[in-house]
Amino acid sequence: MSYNEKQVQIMETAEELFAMNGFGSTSVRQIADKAGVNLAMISYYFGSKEKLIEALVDYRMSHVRLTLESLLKDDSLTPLQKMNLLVTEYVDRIVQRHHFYKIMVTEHMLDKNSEITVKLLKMKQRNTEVLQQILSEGQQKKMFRKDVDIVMLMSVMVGTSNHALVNREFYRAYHKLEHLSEDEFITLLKQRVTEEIKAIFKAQLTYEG
Amino acid sequence: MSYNEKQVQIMETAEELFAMNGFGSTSVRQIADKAGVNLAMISYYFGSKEKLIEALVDYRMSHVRLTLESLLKDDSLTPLQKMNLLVTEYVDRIVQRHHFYKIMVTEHMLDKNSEITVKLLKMKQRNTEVLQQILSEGQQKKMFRKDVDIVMLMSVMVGTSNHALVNREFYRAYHKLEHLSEDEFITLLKQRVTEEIKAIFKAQLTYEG
DNA sequence: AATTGTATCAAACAATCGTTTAATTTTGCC
DNA sequence: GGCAAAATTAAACGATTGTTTGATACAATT
Repeated sequence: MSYNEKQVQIMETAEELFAMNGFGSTSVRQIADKAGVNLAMISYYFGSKEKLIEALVDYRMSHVRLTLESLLKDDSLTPLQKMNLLVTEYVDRIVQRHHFYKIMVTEHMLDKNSEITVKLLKMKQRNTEVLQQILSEGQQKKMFRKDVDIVMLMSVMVGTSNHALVNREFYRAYHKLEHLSEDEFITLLKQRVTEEIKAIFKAQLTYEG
Repeated sequence: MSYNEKQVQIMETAEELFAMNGFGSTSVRQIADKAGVNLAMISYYFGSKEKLIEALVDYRMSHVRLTLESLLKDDSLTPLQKMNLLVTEYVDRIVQRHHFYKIMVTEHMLDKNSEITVKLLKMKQRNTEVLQQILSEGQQKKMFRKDVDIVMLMSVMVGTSNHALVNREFYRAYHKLEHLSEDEFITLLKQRVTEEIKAIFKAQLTYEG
């Protein structure tokens, strides 16, 4: 699918509103108003509110795939370096696209069998495969342990970074970081979360205990 | 506040529906139908849909406080044992009250300044104080490191366990645990998540590297 | 038995919901 | 410039939303 300028505008406005108010509490009129388009254009382009969020998911997911695949093939990197890169990329991505990932987390929690759940599952499977491949390579080279729960490690990475981002104002207040600009603070938080997860990964993956 | 039988029934029904469909996508008629009460009873008892979810939050939070406070005063436990107990209690709680914690996670992500956000912040502050106190005790006894980011560790605990729970069906399929009953599986998952977080806490808190 | 406050109900309220219609304007093409 | 397709609009659609009303039933108190 490719989207014209107005379609993108609608999707990105919807993304912001869904993230801020929730899908069910956002009306198509709000979206139309904020996006500066006529109400009927949303049905005209997307068919329905449900189809709109599905289109948004497709739109945001389409750019993600390629980055990870190329990472795998780089022979100059050790398995641990690859893992570290993966963590950095992931944290970067959810910070940059925090509205979208908020929506994904919310939708993931609702146990209805929607189109979105299916798309999300597929993405999760792809990501797990990448991680599994790096893990296997590391184990083959005797650099990683044999008894690693890769899905649990994914929960650590995804869960920790999501929560750290949602909890950011609390973090900022606790550590008295109000003097930093929003950008400076986010950069700092991103770095600390990344380092935290890397440290956990290293401790769990390699022999050193 | 104390609630009669019918009020509790309404709140617990609402809890389930909010967790499954989201607050905005749940109508008061759905709640009334599923709870087997007349539609008007919800306004009669709670005033509004918004007040209903606030009452639910109060209802669920009122039982939580005491457990943690008594843990602090127990002198027969080392700081690390206290941390481990805290992790066990937390994971137990969110598994037992997973509907409620789903709602809390969702509400936490919406950045509107609601009553619920305020209540949540207060609970978070109490929890942080307890953790901080255990941490300080451990540092004083030279058993814990000086450079520990306690809010980050909370993000690890809260984020990881939330995500592991939401992601449980994926975990089950990946590890081929379909032969277990639901209860057996949840027990296993709970144990693994608890051990994972304990291991991370130990590695980050104590000297051993 | 009369009275009082609470509980329950079907029905109605106005507002908003997602979506469609039908008419009009704009656009791209010959 | 004429024409067909696409884009845009205001208005309306019926359904559903959260909440209120007013009547009735129940309970406890005097």
